[in-house]
Amino acid sequence: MKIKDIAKLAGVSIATVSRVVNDKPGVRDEVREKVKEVIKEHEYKPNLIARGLSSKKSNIIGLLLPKFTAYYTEQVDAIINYCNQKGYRVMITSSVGRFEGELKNLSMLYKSQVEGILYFVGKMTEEKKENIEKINKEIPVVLLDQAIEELSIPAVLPDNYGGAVKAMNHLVNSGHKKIAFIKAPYYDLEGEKRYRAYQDIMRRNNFEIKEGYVQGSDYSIESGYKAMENILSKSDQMPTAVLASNDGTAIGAINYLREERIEVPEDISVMGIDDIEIAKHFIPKLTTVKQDLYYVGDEAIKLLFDYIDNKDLKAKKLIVEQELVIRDSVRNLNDKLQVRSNG
Amino acid sequence: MKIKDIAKLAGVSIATVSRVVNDKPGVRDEVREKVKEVIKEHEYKPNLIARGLSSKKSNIIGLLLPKFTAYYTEQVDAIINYCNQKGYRVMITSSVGRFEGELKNLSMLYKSQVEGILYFVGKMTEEKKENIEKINKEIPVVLLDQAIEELSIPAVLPDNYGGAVKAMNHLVNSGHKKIAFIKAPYYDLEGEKRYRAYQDIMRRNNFEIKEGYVQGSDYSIESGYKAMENILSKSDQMPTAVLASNDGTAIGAINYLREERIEVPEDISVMGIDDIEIAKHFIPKLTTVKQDLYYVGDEAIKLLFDYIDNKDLKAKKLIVEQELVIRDSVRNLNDKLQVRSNG
DNA sequence: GTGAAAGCGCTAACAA
DNA sequence: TTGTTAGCGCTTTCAC
Repeated sequence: MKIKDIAKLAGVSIATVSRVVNDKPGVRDEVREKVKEVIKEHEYKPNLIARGLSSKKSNIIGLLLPKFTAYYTEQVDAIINYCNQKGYRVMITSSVGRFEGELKNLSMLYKSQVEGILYFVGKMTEEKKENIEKINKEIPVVLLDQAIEELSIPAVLPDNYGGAVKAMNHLVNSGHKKIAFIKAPYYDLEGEKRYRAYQDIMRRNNFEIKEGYVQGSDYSIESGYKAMENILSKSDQMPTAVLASNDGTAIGAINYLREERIEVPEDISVMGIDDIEIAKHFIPKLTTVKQDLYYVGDEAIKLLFDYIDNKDLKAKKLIVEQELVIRDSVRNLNDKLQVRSNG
Repeated sequence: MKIKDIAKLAGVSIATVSRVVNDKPGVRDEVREKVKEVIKEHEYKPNLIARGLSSKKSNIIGLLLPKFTAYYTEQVDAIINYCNQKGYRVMITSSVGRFEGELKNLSMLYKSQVEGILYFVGKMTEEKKENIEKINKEIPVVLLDQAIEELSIPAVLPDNYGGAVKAMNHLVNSGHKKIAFIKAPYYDLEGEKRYRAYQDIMRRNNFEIKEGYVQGSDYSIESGYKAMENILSKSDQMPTAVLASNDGTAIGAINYLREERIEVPEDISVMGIDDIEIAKHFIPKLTTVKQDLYYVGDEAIKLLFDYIDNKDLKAKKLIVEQELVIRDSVRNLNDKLQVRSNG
């Protein structure tokens, strides 16, 4: 069934059918009803490819992921929901972490005539920056995960610096002075912000960052385990608390401590960042800082549509606040002091 | 830049450019090189929408999800990787669990001229069956999560019956007789298979399914917690082991036991199904049965392409085996007996 | 209010 | 080996 068939069956021209299908004015109610009837009876469904070619509007949004992992589900969910509801379709690509793959996928989206691209940056490189700048001249792009400071490209990302500050302050307020830190991978610019927050709060409180207190990770649970091992083996003084760059490494750290019969939070407090689903079910329940990833995705897609509708819009960088979630993995050292003086 | 421009610049016809772009024969090497040069210089990228309309081949695969959750990441990852590598694009939709949403998305994929649909069924209903049968007459469909027994539609799904049998046998071999079960939601036909496996193995061993031993869940961690509470409160005799329908409810059950100061696996053994990422990092490390979800996704997309290439193919239902993963959450009661008799 | 007709950018059959 | 041309199924002027 194509528009021509419907036109013939309804005894009108294809232009009229098109008007009815697209709810456009200029058709007598009587005729409109008749056409609708025929459409319904024959279950006519317009060919969106033809429509796209003719109208020069694809109604498709492109999604570029570095690698498809659980971390993206909420954001992607938000994006798909919003688009589907708006009558837009979403084309999704993932690059398995390879730069050439990413280039190819970007090109694929371009050739698909997507109206806008949501770009989950992952690891930022100079080459990537250039590509993003270039594609943004043709198609509106909104960045996620990482922004490009020097470029005027819209982005929405969590307030990683602010979140880490909140985490650190919670630790400090709980009486911790010897605080270790599990770092994000070097290429994660946003992870660097968390590290800066750690350094800033330590410095501001005149707490010493002792040798061995800062250990790297790749965000995996395993690397958190390893980092905790390093913190303990390479530090002269055992920390009373450790802030991990994400919940996964926090869980890894707790696992290591448990194996070493070091109790959390009695002996060492551990704090994560993200508030992934398991955080509130882990034992001990993980104190962390929450990123509302669904909200991030939602804001990103809205921003993209703003940008599509109004290309001259000044590029906006949206920072989404993080929220402290206090649970059981951080000990309040102040209480302990009180208990002692009372007991 | 469109094909016409390239043709003009290269001094050839658009047909020749098309041949070069599509790597088709019938062009002199010399001319081919010349055209390629011009294409490269001007970064010509063919409009895939136009190509789709003209060739009546969209090169798009549609993905239909009931709701986008972490459970799907590995399968979706496999699908996207395979498609992207094959030069296919994937259009993804999610229905937020609403039936009307699903219908709308199905229609959207149809209108988008996708060449095939990967359908994650989720909750199966009679209405849905009809829709699937109908769309399958127009576009090749491969089902995931659930198959339709009476219909000849290809599907790939994990061997949930066999997996649960493996789990039960492990429990039985470990000396457990009083085994409780946390059920899947009623509408999950695959979950019912796990339940049947539980019943069959209990019966085969002449173990009694005591009152209160079977409790429902909705697969969430919280519902596993609640189910465990019910098992303990509603059973006359405490079980020595419980098999949960997925790892999430197993974790919920363990959390409840922990709060009640019942040790796992010393007092009660808990076993999950799925082997989600956290399973091996949870404390105790979860004994479970592994579903290789990446493999499932990969097989599904391959099957879909087979089906697209050869529509008369007899619909194949592919059952993917599950594998026992023994870790720390199940106690071997036989060992205990030995210790006792020896001690 | 309605229809005829020109394209959208490509592919593919056919002719040369 | 190459070019001409007729569509693909729609939207969108522009007449009427």
